[in-house]
Amino acid sequence: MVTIKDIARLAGVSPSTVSRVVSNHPRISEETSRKVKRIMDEQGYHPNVMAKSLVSKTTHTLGILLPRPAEELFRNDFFGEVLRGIVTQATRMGYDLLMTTATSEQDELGTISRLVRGRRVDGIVLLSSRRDDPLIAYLNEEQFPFVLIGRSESHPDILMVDNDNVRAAYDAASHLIAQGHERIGFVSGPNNLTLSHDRLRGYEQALAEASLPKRPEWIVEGEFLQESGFRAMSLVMSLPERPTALVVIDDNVAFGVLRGLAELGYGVPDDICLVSFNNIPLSELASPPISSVDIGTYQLGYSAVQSLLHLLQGERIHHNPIVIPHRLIVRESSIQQARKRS
Amino acid sequence: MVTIKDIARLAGVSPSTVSRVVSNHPRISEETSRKVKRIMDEQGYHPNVMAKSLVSKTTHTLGILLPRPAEELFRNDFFGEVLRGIVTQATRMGYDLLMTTATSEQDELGTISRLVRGRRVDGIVLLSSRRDDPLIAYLNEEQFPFVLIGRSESHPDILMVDNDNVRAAYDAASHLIAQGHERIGFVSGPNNLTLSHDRLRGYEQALAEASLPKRPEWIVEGEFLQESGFRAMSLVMSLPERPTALVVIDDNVAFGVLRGLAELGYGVPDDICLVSFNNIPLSELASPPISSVDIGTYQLGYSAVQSLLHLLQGERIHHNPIVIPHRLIVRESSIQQARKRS
DNA sequence: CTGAAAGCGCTTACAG
DNA sequence: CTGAAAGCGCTTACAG
Repeated sequence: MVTIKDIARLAGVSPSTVSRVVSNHPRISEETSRKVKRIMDEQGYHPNVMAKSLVSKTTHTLGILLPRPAEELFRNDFFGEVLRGIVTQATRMGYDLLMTTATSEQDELGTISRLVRGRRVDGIVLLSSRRDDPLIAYLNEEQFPFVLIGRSESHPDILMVDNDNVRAAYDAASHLIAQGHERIGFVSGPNNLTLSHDRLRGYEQALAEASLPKRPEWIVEGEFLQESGFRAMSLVMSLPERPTALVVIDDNVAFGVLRGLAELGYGVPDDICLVSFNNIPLSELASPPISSVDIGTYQLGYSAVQSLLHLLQGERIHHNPIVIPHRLIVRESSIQQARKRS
Repeated sequence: MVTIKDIARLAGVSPSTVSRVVSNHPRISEETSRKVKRIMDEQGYHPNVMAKSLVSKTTHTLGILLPRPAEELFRNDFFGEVLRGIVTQATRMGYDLLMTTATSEQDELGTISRLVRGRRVDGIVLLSSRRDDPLIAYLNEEQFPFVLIGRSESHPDILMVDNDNVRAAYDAASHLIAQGHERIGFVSGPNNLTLSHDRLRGYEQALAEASLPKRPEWIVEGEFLQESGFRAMSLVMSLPERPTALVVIDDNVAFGVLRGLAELGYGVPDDICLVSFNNIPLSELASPPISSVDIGTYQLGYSAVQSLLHLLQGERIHHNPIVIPHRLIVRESSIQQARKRS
């Protein structure tokens, strides 16, 4: 391993000078700089990142805690896409990404505090928020820089990047109402997620505004899994009075809903319409193609890193939360007139 | 930030002793150990990871290079699942994961060498292999510990975890042959991937063994995208002589194939049968459900980390490559007798 | 513009 | 069983 001392010796200068060349210090002569750089190239010198971190107290690394599959939060398509946004922007800004996961819920705090107290990372990206999330409380108390992709009710002052999920669900429900539906159900996600709550609220607002009945039995809580959507249908469709349209929390769940309805002999959109969220590529390929709210998943990740880096660089944060725009993509699943028999 | 010196002072011992307590050195008295540990707890002491790395020359971190979306290698479902396997096993063994991505192909070597020369990581997991992959050549030459999820033809001695893709494709094609098909096509992935080649070879072997014609125009190269499958169909199905069955390289591509066939007015499995790879959850929910070869994606990631850690710990590697078993899951898409009209 | 020195927080022979 | 000392590879006031 070639170190700064080797280069110094070979170049006939001091280690300090080599260090200054590496960091483009202004008060270094053209000539010295060129010579040192040539020798670094020849020797294949790369600065030791650990040593640099130790003295600079900065790692140029962001931490990310993987949601645990046990929690069923693992929405593959969402996750892959948001991660792509995160990694892309981090890399572009010269940051690496350190990924860990907790083996259990009790372990989560320990895992994150290893990153924080061990000074492994400069900042942390949190991927989702439960209501009263202990991780948020911890990071906030430690005053450790972090950004939440999502929204925290208990800590409104932390850095957040989120959709306007209330409005997004309001838009989804309103679209169904505009189609003439009066009995609209909601297939939700885990009840302890802020996301589920916000979308439920938007759904309820739209119903209230249109003076439509809100029926508790039409609201089913589940997980971000196809099975959840599937099971929800056997519940909802066995009711004496059934909804004619559904707002579904996630495209994957919507696939399960679709299959559940098919098995029960209901057609979409003929018998029942639906709108879901995320607009994953496959939603366009489902039969029928699913109307879905595009939430700008990649943007969520990208912007989260962007604002976290602003925070780290001590820049003023102008907008908080940062709201990533959503857009309802209407497809066949929610348009009864436009139906095609297959 | 509380350091080892603070603890030493508070406990009335030397920093060396504290260090030994932290690392469970055997020759430390019960009593001293207890006292030091109590004070560490009180003070909330966490060892500085960077400092430890600097002297131990080990990071307890594995590196992973994200495939670039530009290369269209980004098979979301595969990627999420393999990553889950990687992170789970790494975490279980006390390792973190450092993730970077290259912004361009030229940049890849630079990105990986930053990890290697900068001593950021102890080992590297490579996620896919192109034929004559320059990253493999580089890591091999540097003698840096790494594992490839996939197979390298040019470097047969490196550590590899892979499916027997030749056999997997052979099984897929044989299944179709057993159903009585004689005209079988192959919708492949990017031609520069070893994966595509291996599966093509298996497909060809099965045809040859059954003395079936191999028609070049029935073999379409594409990407791991739905669009690829979609476009492949307009090509293949416009031929004067069309295949009656298809082996498709990836479930996502198969979704595109399915849509392409539907738009052209062909039914699956009535007019054309298909089998694909990966067995992602949605393949079961497609209409019709898609027969797919389960390649044990999670296992691939999990085993890759496991053997990389063995390598790092200097253990003898017994089997190389490690072969993760595959299994063909037969569903409606490849069984004409069992068809259901929808 | 450049160098000598101290120090980042830890580990580990060496000596006792 | 424990401590003093040297050192991991780098940075950065301080002095010139």
